[in-house]
Amino acid sequence: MKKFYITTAIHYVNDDPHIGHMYENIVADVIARHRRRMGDDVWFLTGTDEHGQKIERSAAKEGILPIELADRVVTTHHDLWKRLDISHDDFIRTTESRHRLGVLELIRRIQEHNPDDIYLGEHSGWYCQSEETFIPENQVRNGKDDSGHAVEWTTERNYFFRLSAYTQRLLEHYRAHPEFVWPPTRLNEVIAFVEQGLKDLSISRSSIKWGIPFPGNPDHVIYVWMDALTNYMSALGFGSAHEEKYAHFWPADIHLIGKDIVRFHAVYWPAFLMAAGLPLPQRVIGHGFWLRDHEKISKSLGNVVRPYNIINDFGADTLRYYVTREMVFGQDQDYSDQSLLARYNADLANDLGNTLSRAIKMSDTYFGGKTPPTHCDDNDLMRTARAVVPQFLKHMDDLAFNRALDAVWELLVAVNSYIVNREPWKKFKETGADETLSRVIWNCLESLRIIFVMMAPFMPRTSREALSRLGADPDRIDAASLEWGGLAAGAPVRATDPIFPRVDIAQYLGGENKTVEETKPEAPAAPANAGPPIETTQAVAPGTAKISIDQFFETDLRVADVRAAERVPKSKKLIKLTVFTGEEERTIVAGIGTKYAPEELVGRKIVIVANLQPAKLMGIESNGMVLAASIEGEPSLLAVDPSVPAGTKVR
RNA sequence: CGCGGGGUGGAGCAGUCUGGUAGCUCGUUGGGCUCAUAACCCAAAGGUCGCAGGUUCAAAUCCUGCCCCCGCAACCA
Repeated sequence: MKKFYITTAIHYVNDDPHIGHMYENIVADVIARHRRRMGDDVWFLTGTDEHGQKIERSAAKEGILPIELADRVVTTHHDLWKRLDISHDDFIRTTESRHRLGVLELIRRIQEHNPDDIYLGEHSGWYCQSEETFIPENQVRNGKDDSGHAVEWTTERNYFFRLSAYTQRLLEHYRAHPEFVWPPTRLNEVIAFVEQGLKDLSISRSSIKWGIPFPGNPDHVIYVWMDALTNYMSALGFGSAHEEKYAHFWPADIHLIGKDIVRFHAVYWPAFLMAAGLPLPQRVIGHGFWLRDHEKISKSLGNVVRPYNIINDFGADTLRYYVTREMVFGQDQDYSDQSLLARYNADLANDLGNTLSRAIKMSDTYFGGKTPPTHCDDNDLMRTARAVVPQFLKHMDDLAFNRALDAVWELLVAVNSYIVNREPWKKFKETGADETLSRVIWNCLESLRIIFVMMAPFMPRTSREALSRLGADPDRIDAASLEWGGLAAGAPVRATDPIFPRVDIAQYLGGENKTVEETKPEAPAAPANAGPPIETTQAVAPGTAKISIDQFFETDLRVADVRAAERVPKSKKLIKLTVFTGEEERTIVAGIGTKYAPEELVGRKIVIVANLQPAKLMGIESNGMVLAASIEGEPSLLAVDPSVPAGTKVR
C-alpha cells in the first residue's frame, strides 16, 4: 500500500475561516478521500497557526490570554471542518507541546548538520515602541509610522538562518524536480526569486513573547516561518519519543497552500530541511484565490465571503461541488451566490438529483420497489461508462477537478439521453416489466451507481445517500466499484424526496430574511430593508462606534480654494493640489486622479481636513486631506457654494 | 522597461504547455417527451478566438511588436 501524506496550510486563528480556507480544506479533502478509496495509505493533516504578535495583541485587547483566544477561535475551525465533512486524520495546533518538540528538534538538527547555518546576527530597522514591532521602510514617514506612532532606528539581535547558502542547491532542486512546485507559473516565479540571490532569514524575535522560546536563549521566540512550517513534521511526532508516523509518512506528498505563500514553502522550507539533512516534500501545490467581482477578498474591503448560510440551507456538498467544479484548479475565480445557486439548480437539481429520481421511480414502479432482475453487459451506457471512468481518474491524478467532474457529467447526460431514447414508460405500458425493460432500467441505475461512486470524494454525504437509494452499498466506493456491473439485482430501491430540490434563486437572494446573521454569527442581524438584494455571504461592516461632539471637533474641517493642480508623475491616481486655506497656501496630494482632471479642479471650492498630520505620498508631502464621497472607490468631491470664502470652518 | 494574470458567440468560462474541422454552462428560438424536481431529450441561431506581422501544408494554440483590462507593489491621508 502506497503511503500518501497531504497537508493544508495551517490557518491563523485571528479570525473565523472564510471561503479561501474552506476551499483549501475541501480540495485537500477531495484528494485525500480519492487517494484513500484508490487504496493509498493516506494521512491528511490540517491545523492552526496560533503564535505571533497579532494573536498576542488581539488577546490583550480583550483582556484574555493568547491561548484563551486561540482556544476559542480554534473551536470555530473544528466546527466548520466537521460541517464540511473534512476527513483529516489529524489536526495540529502550533501551541501544542508536540509541535514545540518538533520545532526544537528541527533547529537542533540544523545546528548538528550545519552548525554555521544558525547564527546570532543583527537586524536593523524602524522600530515602533507602542506597536512593539519593526515597521517596513516604506511605511515610515517623518519618523512616524502609518498610525502616527513615533519610530526609531533600532538594531535588534536576532537569530538568523543562512538562507543565502542554499541559493544554488535550491535552483538545482527545481531543475531536477520541476514537479516540485505547481502550477508551473508559480515555479517560474520561485526560480526568478531565488535567482536574484537569497538573503539570510531572521528566525527569532525578542520583541514578541507569544511563541516558542528559542533554544538556549529564552529572551527570543522563534519567528513565524521556522515555527509554522514545521507543523508538517511535528504533527507526525518528529522530535518526540514516537517517530513511527514520521518515519512512515514523511516526506509529504502534497503541501496544498494558497499561491501567496508558495515562496515560503518552496524556498524557506526546503532550505530548512536541507540544512537539517531531512527529506524534502514531493510537491508544493499553490491554489488560486476566490475573488469577488474580480477583486481580491479582504477584510478591509468588507467583501469577505463566509457562506455559512449556503452550508446551512443547501448542505456542505453543494459548496464542495461548487468550489471544485467552478474553479480551474490553480487559477483565480470569482465567487458569487448567484453562480453557486445557478450551478445548484442546473447541475445538482436538474441533472444529478432529477436523473436519480426518474431512474429510481421507474425501477420502483416497474419492479416492485427493487432493482431490476436482469443485468446487461453490452449496451451504450456501459461503453460510455467504461470510456468516462479512465478519463475521470486521469483528471483526478492531474488535479483537474473541474474536468473530472465534466467527465462524470458526460455519463450523467448520457443516462438522460438513454432514458428518452428507450422510452421505458412506453415499453412498460406495451409489454410490462419484461426482460428488455429490466435491462434498460438496470443500465440506468448501474450508470448512476458508478456516477455516485466517482462523486464520492466530492460529495461524500450525497453519494452515500444516493447509493443507498439505488440499492447499492454506500460504503463501496473503491476502485473496483468503478467497474461496470456492481449493482445487485433485486436489491431494494428507495423512491423518496428529491436530494436537491430546485431553489428559486431570486427569491432566496432577494428574500427579506436572508440576513448576514447566518454569514457571520457574531455580527448583528441586518434589518430587513427594501434595498437592493444583499449577497448573503457578504459580511457587513460592523456598526460604527459613536463619538462625542468634542471628538468630532478635533477634526478641523475648512473650505479651501484650489489654486493649482497637477498630476503626480508616474502615479495612477494622485493629484497634487495647491490650495488656499484662508491663511496660507499648502500642498495636498489627493487620490482623485481617476475621476478628475487637474484643469477642472482649479478654481473649485473644496472641503479639507486642515489639521491632519503631514504624510508623504510618492515623495510629496501632503498637508491635509480632501473630502470626497466614495462610490466603489470613485471619488466625488464635496461641493460648497462658491460664495463661501476660503478658510470658513465646516461643522 | 517593477512583478504577475487576463482579452474566445448575449453573459460566465474551458481549450493554448503537446498546432490539425472552436467547446462547455447559462440565455434565446423551434421541435419532442411525460418516467422525473415546469425537470429531461433533439435541433437551430449566434464567434474575423484583442490588433498587426511572422513561422507552417495548417495557428485560439508557436514567435515578434502593439493595444486594452485586472491583481500585487509604489500612491487611497
